[in-house]
Order: sequence, then structure tokens, then C-alpha cells
Amino acid sequence: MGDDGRHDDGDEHGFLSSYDPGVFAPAAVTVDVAALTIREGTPHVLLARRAAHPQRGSWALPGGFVRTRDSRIGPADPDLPDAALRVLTEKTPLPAEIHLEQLGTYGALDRDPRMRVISVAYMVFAPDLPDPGTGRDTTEAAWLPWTGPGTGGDGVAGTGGGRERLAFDHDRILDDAVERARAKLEYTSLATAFLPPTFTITALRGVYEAIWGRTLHAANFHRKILATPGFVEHTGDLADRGGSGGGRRARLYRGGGAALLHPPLLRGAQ
Amino acid sequence: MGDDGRHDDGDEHGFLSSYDPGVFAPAAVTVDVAALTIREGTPHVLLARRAAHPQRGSWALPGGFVRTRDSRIGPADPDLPDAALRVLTEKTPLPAEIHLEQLGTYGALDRDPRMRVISVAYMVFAPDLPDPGTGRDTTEAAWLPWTGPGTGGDGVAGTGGGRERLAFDHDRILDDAVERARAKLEYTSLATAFLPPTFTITALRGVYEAIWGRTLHAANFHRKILATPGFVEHTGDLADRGGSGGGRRARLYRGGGAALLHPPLLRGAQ
DNA sequence: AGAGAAAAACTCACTCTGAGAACAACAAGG
DNA sequence: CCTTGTTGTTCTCAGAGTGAGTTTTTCTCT
Repeated sequence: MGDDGRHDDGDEHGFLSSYDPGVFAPAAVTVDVAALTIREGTPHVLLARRAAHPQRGSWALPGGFVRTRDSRIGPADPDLPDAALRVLTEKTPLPAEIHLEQLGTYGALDRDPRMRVISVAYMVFAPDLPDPGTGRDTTEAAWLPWTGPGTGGDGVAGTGGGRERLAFDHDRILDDAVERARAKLEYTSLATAFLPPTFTITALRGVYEAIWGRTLHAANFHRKILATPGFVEHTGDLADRGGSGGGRRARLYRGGGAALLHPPLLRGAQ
Repeated sequence: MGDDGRHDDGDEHGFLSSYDPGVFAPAAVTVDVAALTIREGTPHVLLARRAAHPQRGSWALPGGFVRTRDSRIGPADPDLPDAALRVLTEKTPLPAEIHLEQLGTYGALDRDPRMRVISVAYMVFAPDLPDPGTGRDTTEAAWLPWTGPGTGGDGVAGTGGGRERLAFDHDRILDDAVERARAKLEYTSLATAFLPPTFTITALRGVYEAIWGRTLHAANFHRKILATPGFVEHTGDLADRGGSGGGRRARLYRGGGAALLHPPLLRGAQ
């Protein structure tokens, strides 16, 4: 680290007690969360409509300022993941186990008109959750389908069928999140994070098909999943029938211990 | 984003003109750079010895505060990568093409005793560069060999042969950087970033062996590199002889256009 | 010219993969 | 009860990829 704003020599304790934090021209730090899930076979993202300036009325990723010290509003965030979970639970209740992962940090000088805002983006892989409530500073929140940059234009399909741009640089953050998700499905077992605790191989394949946007050969997928040690383990139970249309009852599995897949599932392949 | 410190309704322009940035309890934002290279077959990292409190005298990753506005010291950093390159060039001159990549952001409440410091870590893959000069606020800077967490203890082997802990949480950042480098060699062509513009297949294999810490089967490596489309392309030249010991002159290659490798080179394999 | 050395090409058994077919287990209807 | 349609699971086989070793090519040095 560099050292502007330091006083002169001496021991470290004396240095710290006379230290003035104001010298550093500090920036505001926020967390923004791209929470992804899969509904009806297509990727969805949790968005909130901004109730305040700037960009009032735009859809945006759930986010908020990192609390650097205790205040009237609440206690300081011990670490960045705590802040990410906090802003997310303001919108929707979360299950006990949730996959949270840092995506990246966005800090261009002009990305927020108020001042320099450094945003630490997180991504969440969640199973299908109920519709969210409206949190602080938002007029509306919803899981909206994501239509990727490949299909003619970025953005999120609005309820009316059109597309709207997200506030700030959140379109780019969302694209980065989906691209990261696509890559991580190849060599990690994260696909199970989109599913309830027990699931069928077909449901797991549905996750890959939704995120990768292509169909996979069912039989080969089945073989490969079971051949990858530690990916899934059989619970001994069968899925109960879903009603219409016959078909054999599928076996139920839960996630195995392995985090990394050897060998990986390659996207380029069938 | 959340909205503390906002005034009441009205149009966006009026909102911005009366906005007070001081309300947000801001944090300090720094960039720290883990610059990796390979010297004599082992990974090295660029470190600087701190000339100022806190942790004066400890080795640390090159870093500094992000400049959020113009000041006596210099202009504001337009974006975070600019800040990372700035703090790095204070220590060593860089070649024209350099691989810079964001690693992650570290923001635990107690990671710096002065105040809350959010550090955006970057990593650089560089070819073997000359010894660095001493920059601002450092008494010494050097490329030091990295001895990983697998070999009994983290840290960097000091010049005396012992190990020293790095300042702040830089040991953890460095471990994360090396682990990221190991993973990215598998499925990207980043190994070429450690080499000069033209190189031999044997030199490329040396990068893999240094980062992965294991030997690879030379013949199979050769076959696989040439079978991966876009990884390398032949320049038509041969390497000139290095002096002692006979042997066939190796063909020279340069990096191909491909960023992602299909199929990848798997670490678990030989 | 000959010995030694490094790079590159070749060989072969084995495994993995893509594609399709076959088999198993279920629901609904006649 | 038996047939038909649907879904999940297993099997088959040809082609591609892989690990390990051997051979050939091309260089330096003596």
C-alpha cells in the first residue's frame, strides 16, 4: 500500500493514535448482487426498481453501501460477503445454504454521477425461490428472465415483453455474472446450487441446458455425471410422480462432496 | 444500490446538484498487485519493503490508494486497472504487452489498523524482467521466489533462506493469485504471458511445470499444444543455440489468437 | 567422424466421447 | 388386462483423445 497522509517516524502505536483518515480522499464502496436462479427452464435474475435518484425508476441489481462503522441504521459489516447477504435479504428470504461468490469490482470514475463509487459485485446461485418483497428504497422487486447478449441485445425482458437497460453499469455486471456461471458449470459442481437439496439427473441437466442455452444428449449426460466421482450421490429414493404423462420415476440424488470436477464437462461438446 | 444521504424528490439534475457525498461514511480503497513471473524455473513475485507505518519493514505487495480526484500528487485514476498499472510502474518498468487481471477484493473490517480499507487485488503475469527499482514509500523492492502453501508453510523465501510473513493479508492474496494462475493455465492460453513474444515449446512447458510444481511428459505436451487450435503458431524461425550442450535447435512460436483452450490441458493428467 | 543431447515424430494400448438403439418403469385409455 | 405413449436408464460401437515409451532428426562438442 502507498502512504499518503502519514505522519513522520516513530513507533507503530504512536503512528496509529495520531492518524487522520480524512487525508485519503476516500470513495464510497457498495456491494451489488447478481442473484441467479432458473425458472421454467430459463435463467432469471433478481432485480429491484429504484425508488430514489439517481436513475429513479430503472431496474437495478440489489445493492447498498458497505457499512464501514456502526450507525443508526445498523452495525458495521464485518466483511464484504456479510454486506452482500444483508442487501439480498432485504429483498427476499434466503434458504440456509446459499452459494455466494465474489464476481468482481467495478470502479470507473464516471459510473455513478454522484461521486466515485467502487462497487464490489457478488453473485448468488439460488434454487427457485418465491417472489420477492419490496425492500428499502425500491418500489418493486421481481425475478425477471435474463436474455443474453447473444440474442440480439443485452438486457432483461420486462413484463411487457420489451427490454429495459439496467441502471448504472449493471447490464455489464449481469453479463459478466452469466458468463462466469457458464464457465464454472464446466469444471465445478455448482449446478447443484440451483436445485433443491435433492434432485434428479434430468433436473441437473435442465440447469446446464438453461445456463448454456443448448440441449444436451440425455444419455451421455447421465453417464458422465455418474462417472464423475463426488459430483452427486444417490439418496436411495425415487422422485414422486408429477401428474400427467407417464414415464419411469427418476432416482433422487444430492450433491456430493467434490467442488471441482475431474474430468470436467465441456461446453463445446454434446 | 441503497440510498442513504439522499434528499427528497424532484428531478435527477436537482438531486445531483444538492448532493452531499459526506453522508456515506466512506472507506479507503486501495489496489494491490500480485505480479508473478518465472525465474530459473520457479515462480517469483514482486514485493516491496514498507518504509512507513503500519507494518513498517515488512514485505508487501506493491499497492497504493486509488486516486478518486485530482490532487497535488497526480491525476485521478480513470478506472481501477489504471491504478493497478500506476502502482506497478512505480516499482518496475513494464513491457508494452502485459497481462493484467482482477483477482478479487478484500475488505474485512480489521484488515488494516488505520481504518476500513477495501483492497482491490490485481494480478499480473509478466515475462522475466530486470530487478526493480525502489519506489515511493519503500526501502527495497525485489522479485522473490514464492514457496507455496503446500510446502509446509506459506510465505516467501527471504534472501537469507528463511520465510517472512507479508504485511496485512497479503499472504492470502498471494496464495489466491497463485491458485488462480494454476487454474487458468488449464483452460486459457495465459502461459504465454510469462514468456517473451517468441518462445519454444520447451519454454512453454517450463511455465506449466513451474506453476503447477510438477514435471510433464515432454512428448505428450508437445503433441497436445500443437493439437490445440489457436494456442501457438509457428514463426518459421529456430531458436539460436544457448551455448553448452548439443541438441537440435527448437522451433520458435508466438501466441495464437485463442484465449480459451479446447480441449483444455488438465492438471490431474500427465 | 563419432558421441552425446535436445527436439520432434512415431507407436500402441487404453480410455473417453458422441450418437444412436435398446431396455425398464410408469400413466392413461380402450 | 393389454396396448400405447412417455420418461428415465443402460447398452453398443466407432472415432477421437491420452499416457507412456521408443525412434528419428538435428544440433554441439570433442
